[in-house]
Amino acid sequence: MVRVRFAPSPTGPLHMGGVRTALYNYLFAKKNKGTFIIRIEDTDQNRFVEGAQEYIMDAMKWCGIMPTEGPGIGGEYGPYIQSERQHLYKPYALRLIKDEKAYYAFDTPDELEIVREQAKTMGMPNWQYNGITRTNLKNSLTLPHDEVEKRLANGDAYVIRMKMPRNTDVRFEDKIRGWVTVNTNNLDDKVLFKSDGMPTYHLANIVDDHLMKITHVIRGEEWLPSAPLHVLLYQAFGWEAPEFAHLPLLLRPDGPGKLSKRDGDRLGFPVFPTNWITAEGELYSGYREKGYFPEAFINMLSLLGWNPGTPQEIFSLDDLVQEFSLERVSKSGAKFDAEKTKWFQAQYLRSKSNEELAELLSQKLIKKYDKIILIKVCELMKERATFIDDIYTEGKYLLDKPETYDENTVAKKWKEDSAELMNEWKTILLAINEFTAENIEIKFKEFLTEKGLGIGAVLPLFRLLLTGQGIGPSMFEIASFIGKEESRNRIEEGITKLQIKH
RNA sequence: GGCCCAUUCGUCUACCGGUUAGGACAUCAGGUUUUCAUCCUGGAAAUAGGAGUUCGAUUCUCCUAUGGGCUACCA
Repeated sequence: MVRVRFAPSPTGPLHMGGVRTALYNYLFAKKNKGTFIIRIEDTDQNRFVEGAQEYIMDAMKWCGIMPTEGPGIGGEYGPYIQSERQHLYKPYALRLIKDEKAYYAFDTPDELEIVREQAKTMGMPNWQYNGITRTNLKNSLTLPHDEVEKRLANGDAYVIRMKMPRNTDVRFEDKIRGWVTVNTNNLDDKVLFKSDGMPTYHLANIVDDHLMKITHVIRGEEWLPSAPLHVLLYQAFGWEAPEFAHLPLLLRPDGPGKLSKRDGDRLGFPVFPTNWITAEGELYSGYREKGYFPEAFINMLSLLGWNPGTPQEIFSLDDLVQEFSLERVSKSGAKFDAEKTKWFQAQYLRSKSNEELAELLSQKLIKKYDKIILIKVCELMKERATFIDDIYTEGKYLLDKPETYDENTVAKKWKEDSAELMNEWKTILLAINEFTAENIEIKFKEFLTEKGLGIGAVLPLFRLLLTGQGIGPSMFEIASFIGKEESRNRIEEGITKLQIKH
């Protein structure tokens, strides 16, 4: 039975890299008929951000990748928030001490800072608390037994550190990267239990993954360096380790480095699934609010680091569940491409029915329009739109008469005799009984022949009067859609306004 | 600096020893369109460098370079 977890810490909003990690966990779970769990890793009380947890849940809900176990959802292995499980970690740390796999350390952060500084001035930039240096520091391995007891009884501050074995190769097989080997001489005596009574990520993570019967750990590559420590911890507890899969990172589209929360608005695209407003009132924009469909966002994200091995690019969430496999996740980091995201969005917009789009458009408009009208507007505009908003902003003349007339088109097309020409056309237009696009087109062509004029000399004028624009969908469709009366009004009003300008 | 991971068109990627190195986005050209968008056709565009292994390397190994991650009582 596959059980995977997404384990964010509530230190802020979840950015797209995190969403992708959640997505891959979700896909892997569903693909294998397993369970997808969310666990909140809030062991760092200093970095807790109000509202972050709610944001994470809300964002996942929007993306359609909700877990089936987690805070507020339920499940047999709760609680799913680490701060609510606080009491259960210490016994495990103590057990490690008893088995001589860990020890008490009494050095204060300030003392260690001094040691680090000294090491640095001596040309060692990378001082570690490890098998060698620990012999000169204050811990239960160096201090006399009774002093350790005294300090503990005294309530002195202490941490519990991993007693990293010397010169041992730790090997594990990553599902994505293959075998990874690290020698323990490069690893330090990581703190497992902090002086504030909280476990560190490493301890809490291993204990919870074990207790929650996690079978596969799918997480970002930034965890790869600490995976050997985790493997060692499983060994120390005598537990079977889960499978590991370390996902490639999402990189900045421009320069070097991994995607960070400030990149988005600086480069003109969101890095967050939904809007996030900081306590200071600063806004980080999200895909949802920018008008992206969650399907488009998820589709784009799914292909950033994974591919199906076929040319198919459009995937529903269900398709992804069918096709997904960790074996096809790539090893190298992916630069995110905002243009392609827009392309996905446009594809999904077009794939929706006019009725569906009209409903969405209707929700966005303050002024209410008849649904039948909005459906037609969507039909005329959706091929040229990327977002729902575009349908309105680029086609609002379909709903209301133009307020202004495009300067360029006026300058280029509106001539001395244009008013007269359009008046003649108006007379013909108003004489049409059945005001269909086909009939208007027939009459228009006849008019051109009669006047001996090309289509390019006349139709732009007609478009200008009816829409105020120089570009847009079929003029005959537009005229038919707004109707004879409205066409008459717009032509008359337009001529008046443009003549004044001229 | 140390450790780990990675490296195919501008970007995302396919290829799991033998291909004219394929696709998508973007880009350019042509066609369609009153126009713009869509759509159609076509073009340009890549195996980081060097050694090996092999009859044969994009593919396997090593070195170098580059990029990235980690290096906290943060996750």
